[in-house]
Amino acid sequence: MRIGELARRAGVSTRALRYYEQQGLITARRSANGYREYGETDLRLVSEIRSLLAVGFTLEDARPFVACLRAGHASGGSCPESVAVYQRKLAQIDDEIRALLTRRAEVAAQLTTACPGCVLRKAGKP
Amino acid sequence: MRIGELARRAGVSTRALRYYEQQGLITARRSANGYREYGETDLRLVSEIRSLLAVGFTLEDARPFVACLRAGHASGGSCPESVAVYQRKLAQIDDEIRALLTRRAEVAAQLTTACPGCVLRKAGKP
DNA sequence: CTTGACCTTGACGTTGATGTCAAGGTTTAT
DNA sequence: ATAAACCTTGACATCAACGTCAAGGTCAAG
Repeated sequence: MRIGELARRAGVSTRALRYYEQQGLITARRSANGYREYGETDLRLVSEIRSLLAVGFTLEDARPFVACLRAGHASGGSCPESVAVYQRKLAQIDDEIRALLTRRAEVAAQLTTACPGCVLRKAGKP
Repeated sequence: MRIGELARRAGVSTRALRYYEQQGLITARRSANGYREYGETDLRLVSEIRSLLAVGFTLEDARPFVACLRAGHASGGSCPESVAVYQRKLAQIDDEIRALLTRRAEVAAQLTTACPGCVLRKAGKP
């Protein structure tokens, strides 16, 4: 399939696909006329990339997952490098959550000072 | 005082001060030689900006706070527009926290699938 | 008079993942 | 033969808050 079809099937833009290729995440055979040719495997690679991006991973983070898939594994996350990225990402998310909770408390405190009774309910506590 | 002294006292770069001016957040009188001249009030404005930036506000968010201070109020947060920004920011932080918690769960679930027993403790639960 | 510490404006670089044009080649259908 | 719908590479634009030069003016001390 050519780039337009892959883009439609994967739900991404052709621009994004060329960018992924430029970043070395995917590759493409070329037809005689220079058009990129993709297979079903590429669709899985792109899908993996998109689902990782969707949960806050960067393209750099996605690299080991793609490599893992290309190495023949059924899941992109079943290689040691991918697991390491998972754990690094979890730690990072936890850091961000902590930072946000701290910031929320600070902002709420300032708001309380400026306008007692203005603060709403706390996140995650309905 | 000139820009260098204000920068030192406020703990910011001169570049930042010029940027704030360019964005219309602060203004400066000019000496005969063209140098910017600041007063103590400006120090308070910049301090307000910095403390807001420190908790995740944008310069755009800081605008009503600065206006509030310039209007003569003791606190930048004691004007209705500032309170509105506070509340908008709190809601936004809550959204981000919720999004992060969701993402954390998703990532943890995927990691569990790929590597049972690899997931560490949950954020905020020691 | 010259060094050095100030100050000025202007403009490009940073970061990530694309969007959007530009300017053109290819293929299919009419 | 020509429009329509593909494809190509290249390169600039976006968002925020500055960092970092560049090229030069100002001013006090030695």
